[in-house]
Amino acid sequence: MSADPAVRREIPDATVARLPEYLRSLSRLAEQGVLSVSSEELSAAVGVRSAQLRKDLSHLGSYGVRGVGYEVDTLAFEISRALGLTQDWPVAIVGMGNLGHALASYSGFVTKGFRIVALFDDDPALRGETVAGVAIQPFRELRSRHGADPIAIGVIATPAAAAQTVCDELVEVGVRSILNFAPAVLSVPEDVDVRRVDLSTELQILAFHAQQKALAGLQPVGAAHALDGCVAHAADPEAVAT
Amino acid sequence: MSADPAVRREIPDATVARLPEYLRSLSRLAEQGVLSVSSEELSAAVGVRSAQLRKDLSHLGSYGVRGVGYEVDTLAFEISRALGLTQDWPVAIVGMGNLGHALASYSGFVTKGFRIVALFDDDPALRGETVAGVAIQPFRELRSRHGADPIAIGVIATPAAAAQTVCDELVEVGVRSILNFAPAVLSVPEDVDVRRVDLSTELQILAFHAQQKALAGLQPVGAAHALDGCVAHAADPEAVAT
DNA sequence: CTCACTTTGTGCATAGGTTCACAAACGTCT
DNA sequence: AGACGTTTGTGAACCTATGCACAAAGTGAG
Ligand SMILES: NC(=O)c1ccc[n+]([C@@H]2O[C@H](COP(=O)([O-])OP(=O)(O)OC[C@H]3O[C@@H](n4cnc5c(N)ncnc54)[C@H](O)[C@@H]3O)[C@@H](O)[C@H]2O)c1
Ligand SMILES: NC(=O)c1ccc[n+]([C@@H]2O[C@H](COP(=O)([O-])OP(=O)(O)OC[C@H]3O[C@@H](n4cnc5c(N)ncnc54)[C@H](O)[C@@H]3O)[C@@H](O)[C@H]2O)c1
Repeated sequence: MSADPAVRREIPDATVARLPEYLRSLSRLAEQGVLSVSSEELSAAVGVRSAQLRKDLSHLGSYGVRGVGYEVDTLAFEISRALGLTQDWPVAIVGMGNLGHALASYSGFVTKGFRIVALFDDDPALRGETVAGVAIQPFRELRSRHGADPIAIGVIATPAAAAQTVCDELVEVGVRSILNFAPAVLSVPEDVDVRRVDLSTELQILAFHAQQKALAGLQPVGAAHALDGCVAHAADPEAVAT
Repeated sequence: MSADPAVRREIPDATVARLPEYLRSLSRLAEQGVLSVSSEELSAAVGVRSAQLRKDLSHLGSYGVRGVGYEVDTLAFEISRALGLTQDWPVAIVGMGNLGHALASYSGFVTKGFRIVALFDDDPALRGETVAGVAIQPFRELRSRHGADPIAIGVIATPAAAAQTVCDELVEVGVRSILNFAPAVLSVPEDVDVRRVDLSTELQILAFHAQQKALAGLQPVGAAHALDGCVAHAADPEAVAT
């Protein structure tokens, strides 16, 4: 079984979470006309250790050349392929309030194979409105819309109170991947993948660290450097010369 | 030092990331008039194992009662205190485009001690506009505004090209905590805490898992359980059209 | 061809996180 | 008071992730 040569390697979650970063940096480099990059350079650009980058990439296969580095185009393609970005992902957004509008009009998605195919909102006031070329529909249209152009990823941007209901209906029509912006824990069958983005959580984590720093600063626990010079950029010791 | 009763224990990052979830569930329970909760109940509500919840809480101290559970109010307060939410955190948002507007008008922040004190945008078209009672100012006003009411947390919602510059200026006036929505890696002094939220990354992670599921579904590699009775509703077979 | 130099890919050690399983602590009932 | 069922808090095992260090594999010069 596992002796299959072309076996789907287990790519660790932590690695998967970093691949988009690598891909972004590679795209940037490609735009600049850079043809080849070493793990040292690329890792510096994304802010990780070079060993980590190499280990991450090793999970995809051997696409580097020893003594040389990685060909930018090749590596970008291989990461895209591993992430599944070489195919098309029809996305639907449910809840076209402030956040939904921002998401729908954001062009950053489209560049990576994500295509917004439907926008849903039950507010009659939004009926007929078009955002980025897609009309807003009542949520009950989900079934018919889904039949026409199956939705692969559902984005929930409704208030928390509606999130579980919306989620259930998305799951019912076959959506297996959900990105949830509502501050609610969604209950789904185990074959459905839910990721939650919560800005409030992020702020709270920042607050925690800020408080820790403040407390450390009051104690003479070696906070001598807390007031250091200033804005000297955190040039890592290994910041590579150009 | 370590004999200090109120010693600042090291709270693991993974735990800190979950504390806001616990707090949210506790707040919900408090609203419902629930006075006491067991680790089993609370963990079920947030979707983690009970042992994990207990271990997480043990880092804050012993606030449970054996054989009984946790008093909702007490636990909520202790988590709030650990996260630093018992104090006030002045927040500034830079970049009042689609996303900035959504963030500024979002009421979820305010409830937890976060107070939006300034909104910045260099676009003359936005001059004078007010969102949620706060006027949008040109970014160069940062210094004066900061002096009046020091900013603890800066939120960057500008295009990626402007993110580093904005970040530098925030750091220069003393902001030590930054939440970055722009798809850019920020370089900062090591005493500055940057968290990045990237919707595109989240979608890409979802796409990866969706692809893995699709591939596993095609191979009989022990996918027998994939058809378990979870989803009673036969979804369209994953359309893997090109 | 050989040597010197560069950079990848990876084995291994360390660190961090999760889960299990159970003794200790508590309330309650008799 | 003592026995009993419940739930916490935590040691220990297990799993995952990170960082180090180096052999292997390549390039290019002479
Ligand atoms: N705005 C932000 O910056 C922000 C930040 C963090 C989290 N959030 C969360 O994101 C979600 C959306 O935020 P928002 O600011 O856009 O809220 P909003 O109130 O502006 O928009 C919510 C939209 O959902 C629609 N809706 C409600 N129930 C629906 C249903 N059953 N089916 C379809 N549409 C429905 C409403 O008509 C409304 O247009 C909320 O859960 C909020 O907590 C928002
Ligand atoms: N809208 C989304 O859903 C979304 C999703 C993911 C990421 N993002 C990222 O968030 C950021 C903002 O997104 P958006 O959709 O709001 O973009 P936007 O173009 O609508 O808004 C950007 C705003 O920043 C302002 N700005 C530019 N340079 C500035 C400077 N130096 N100082 C102050 N203000 C400045 C502009 O005037 C504009 O109002 C972008 O980096 C985008 O990639 C947005």
